[in-house]
Amino acid sequence: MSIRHGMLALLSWGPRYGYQLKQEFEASTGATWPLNIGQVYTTLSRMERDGLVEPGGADDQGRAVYTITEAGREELERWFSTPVDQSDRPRDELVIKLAMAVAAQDVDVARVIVAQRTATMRALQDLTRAKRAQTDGLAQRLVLDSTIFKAEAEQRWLDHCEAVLKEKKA
Amino acid sequence: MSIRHGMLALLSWGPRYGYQLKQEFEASTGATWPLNIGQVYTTLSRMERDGLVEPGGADDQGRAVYTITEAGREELERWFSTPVDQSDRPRDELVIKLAMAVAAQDVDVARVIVAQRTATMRALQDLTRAKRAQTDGLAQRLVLDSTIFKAEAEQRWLDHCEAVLKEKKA
DNA sequence: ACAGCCATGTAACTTGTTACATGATTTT
DNA sequence: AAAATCATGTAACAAGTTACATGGCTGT
Repeated sequence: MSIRHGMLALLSWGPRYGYQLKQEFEASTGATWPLNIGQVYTTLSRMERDGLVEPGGADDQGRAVYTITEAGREELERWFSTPVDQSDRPRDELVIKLAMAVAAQDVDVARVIVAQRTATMRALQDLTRAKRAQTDGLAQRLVLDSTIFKAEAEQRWLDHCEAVLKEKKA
Repeated sequence: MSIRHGMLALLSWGPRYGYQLKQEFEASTGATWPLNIGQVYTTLSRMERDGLVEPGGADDQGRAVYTITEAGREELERWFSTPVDQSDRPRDELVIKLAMAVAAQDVDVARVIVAQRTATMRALQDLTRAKRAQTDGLAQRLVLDSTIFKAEAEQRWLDHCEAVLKEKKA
């Protein structure tokens, strides 16, 4: 429910129209997570259905603006004050893949690890380059840093897996 | 598509029935990602629809087994040999939350960070305890380690955010 | 004229998820 | 006898995602 809440947060500053939400969402998270414009409208409809936002007619240039409701503000406040729990994080595809490769004996685990590490390393290089070229605001910077931290953690974990597997084989 | 492929991997060892897939999936990933039994059957139906598996009648105890098809094996091989790309990772709710909190001026970012750090720290303690008590196999061990690595990275990132924000305010 | 951005929206689809219904077998 | 586990499945829904249709406005 990240997109719902993200859009709700943007709407809490004041009325917004669909296209604007897309732009502001992407501006806040950098180019990291593009947001399909179609999804903005479907999400707005669903939030309206759930009483979190209200259509506020058209602005001076005829654009269809939405306003956050009181229930929407409560939901948003709840979102900000409740930490993300371990249990509601999405399943990690890479981890499942490696677990399955290890469990099955006939899959070449080392090959999977090497392939992934190459890809992650390349991603890390791109990220570092993006980091150097960065001119934008605080939010975008922290989002990019998060991606870097995660990629580094993944590298460390892959190294760890390799070491554990080598040790077990001996 | 982690569950699909995970189940496909299990089916590549030989025919399996639904309940068995649930058990083996949970055994491989430890207690980390429980798999709802209902989902096993819906996923099996969808995989059958997509030609990845075939119903293989009933086994000697009358259980409805499924068999992987040639297309299924190809799909699985592609899964193992293709690294997980940066772009197809799910959006991180915490990162979006913090980005939105930073972008909006009226949200107390520091409070959000502190709340999350407390929760993550507690999770980390539970994980360390689970790690000590661990008796099971290689796959489960690596899955648990991954969770720990990620939680640690999150803590570091939260510290980093706090530092950057403090520095900016000065 | 044409490309590209601004702007709105709908239809159809995907995975993942849960609630429910049903019954057999096993353990306590 | 009761509780737990084994076992299968369906119905309904959620969020996210994409493809498509439509049109105005702007810059080259």
